[in-house]
Amino acid sequence: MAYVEVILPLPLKKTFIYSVSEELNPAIKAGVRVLVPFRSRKLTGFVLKIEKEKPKEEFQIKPVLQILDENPILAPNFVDFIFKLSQTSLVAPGELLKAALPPSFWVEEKGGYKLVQKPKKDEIKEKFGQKTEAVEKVLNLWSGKKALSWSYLKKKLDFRGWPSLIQRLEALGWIRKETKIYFKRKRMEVISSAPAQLQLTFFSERNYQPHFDLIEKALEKKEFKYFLLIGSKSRREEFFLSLLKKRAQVSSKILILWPEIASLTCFLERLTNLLGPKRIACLHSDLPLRKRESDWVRIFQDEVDVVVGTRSAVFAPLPRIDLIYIEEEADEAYVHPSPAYDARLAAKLRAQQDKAVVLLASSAPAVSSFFHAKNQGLIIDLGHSPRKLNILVYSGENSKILSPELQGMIEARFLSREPVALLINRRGYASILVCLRCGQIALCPKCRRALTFYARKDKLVCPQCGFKDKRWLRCPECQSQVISPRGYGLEAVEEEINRLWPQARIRSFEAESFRGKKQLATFLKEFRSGQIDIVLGTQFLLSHLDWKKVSLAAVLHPEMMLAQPDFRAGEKVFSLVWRLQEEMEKNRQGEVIIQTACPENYVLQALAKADYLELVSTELRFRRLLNLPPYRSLIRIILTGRSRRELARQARELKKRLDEFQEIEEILGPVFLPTRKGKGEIQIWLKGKKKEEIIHFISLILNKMNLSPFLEIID
DNA sequence: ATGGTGAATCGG
DNA sequence: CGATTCACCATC
Repeated sequence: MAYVEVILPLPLKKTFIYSVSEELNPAIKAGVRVLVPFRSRKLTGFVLKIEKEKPKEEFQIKPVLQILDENPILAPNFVDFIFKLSQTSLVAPGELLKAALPPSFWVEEKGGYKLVQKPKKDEIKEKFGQKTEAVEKVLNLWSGKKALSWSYLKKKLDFRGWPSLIQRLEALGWIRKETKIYFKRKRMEVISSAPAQLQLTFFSERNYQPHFDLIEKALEKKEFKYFLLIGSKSRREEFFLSLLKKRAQVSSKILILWPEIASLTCFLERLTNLLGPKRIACLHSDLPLRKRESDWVRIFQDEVDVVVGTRSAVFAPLPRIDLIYIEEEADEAYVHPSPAYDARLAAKLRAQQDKAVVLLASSAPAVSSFFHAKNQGLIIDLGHSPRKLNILVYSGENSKILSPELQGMIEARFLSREPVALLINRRGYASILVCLRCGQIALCPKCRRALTFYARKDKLVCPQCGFKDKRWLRCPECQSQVISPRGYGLEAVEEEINRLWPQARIRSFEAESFRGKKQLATFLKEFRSGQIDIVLGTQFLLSHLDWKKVSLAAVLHPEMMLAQPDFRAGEKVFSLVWRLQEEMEKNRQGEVIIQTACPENYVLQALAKADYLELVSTELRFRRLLNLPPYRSLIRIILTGRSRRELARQARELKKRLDEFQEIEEILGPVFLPTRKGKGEIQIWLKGKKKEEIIHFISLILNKMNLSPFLEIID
């Protein structure tokens, strides 16, 4: 008898041992999927190891029910990677594995019963006699064609001996047990290959050779190394595509991560034009399941050299990796919330294991990335910085949002039918509703944050927890009816523009206002064909709008973003405006304006001078003074649970234990977090130099305390 | 995760 | 006082 160690898609650190029957024995291999009994369920697991000996520990060993793959689906180095990542992210390996593979790979046997044919009353009477009524009632549970699960039946049929009744009904052939069909590896779908365009007409004469040499040297040496690639989006793309073309000739295995799907699709198009579709695969969650599966299989079977995808593509089953490219490395979209892993850290880990080269690419990299790369001499600068921009100083006289100058500029564009875009990073109508008599502010009862007023929905919404309330008609405190909105948002700008230019065709644009992709596509089409004069939006606009058409882009009061309690607010605003400038450069007449009340702010100053290095040096000075990243690592721990009381107890206990570790320099919290739905969340921040050691220590404590919180690492 | 277990809490 | 809810625990 053989035994196998199996990993299951559960939030457990443990693996499980199953026995393999003589019959299945010849087909068992490490890395194949197996169907195993687990308590009352059946789960898909992966075979990690095959053991000849029966384990010494005393527990009942159940048999593998079925082997789902002929050949391994996981390579040993991939499994290593998953376990390493589990160690650094404190997410159970099974959960990571679950996130790593197409969902259809994980099929649980769901015991569902379908009604084959509803028997006539006489038939029932014939078999069941006086029990006819009761049996009929049971059969009536099947109203449609849907299968009813075992647990559903259990809930509904709360009388003794119901399982035997079900069995009898099944034996009579009136109902039938139907289980899901497991995914079987299909042969790859044939992709119609368009002729590859090999000319790169857009390539400039710029000499990138020294940079290529640097990267290629590392590639040839087969050593882990990372570079920070700084340059405008178009230069980076030009650079990377020509690097790709060189590497394609030697079949380098390349993984490309992109922050979001919209721009990924554009890039993929150009990539396909360059290399042809045959050796390229794409992985992201918006793809149809079939495509996801087939591309996964193509990658696994080594039919592909280049994989492009969003954050979850770090799990692409490439047999080996030579180069990983991470586009716009500072983008927050690389953080996967649940399971909580950071695709950038994961990519570095994977690269370390495969001795691959990582290219972190960005227009304006995160300050920490710059710092680390600079210290190690790993910066590749493609040169170029945007044109300078204009800063309009305005602090909102006459309660008008747009300054007279900006109004004039918009007016001029409007008259000549040139589109204008306005960016404002605050949604709703007003950020505060205040009673002018007693000064009372509408606050969220749960998290005590000021409620945002949405005029269109006529509602107050908490920006933090999503709490909704009716708008105030009277002040709840003094009954006054003089209630005034303060701090404008997108809706208020829209209103003002409507008032100023009633005939203008205006569209307002925030991530949540586009439910489906269709609406967004229609909007973009309208915009492209010149049917829109003024676009308003949050930063969501940046990666979606066709900026070539825009003749004036104004960022309204970025100090609102800078005031946010996030030490990275500065670099985020900088990167947003910087990238906007880059986009706008495609249009020679394009102009970028910042309207602000704080022109002296260091971020806006750096932008005014078009000086990224100035931003970095100022920011680094602040970080140094406050001991923030990159000088220290921050670790955020979030505990969740139902009872706040219990949570608080755990958090205090956790803090006490963390206090004992010297490497942890500071502990902030615990504090309760406002949450969307009733569940409590509590947060603790840690600060320290030695990230790895601290995480290791945390994991030991968490094991002891039997907790598995979310972990976020910022460095 | 999830379902079973025994303690803790609820209502007439 | 039984019924119901809930933390706790193991899962091979």
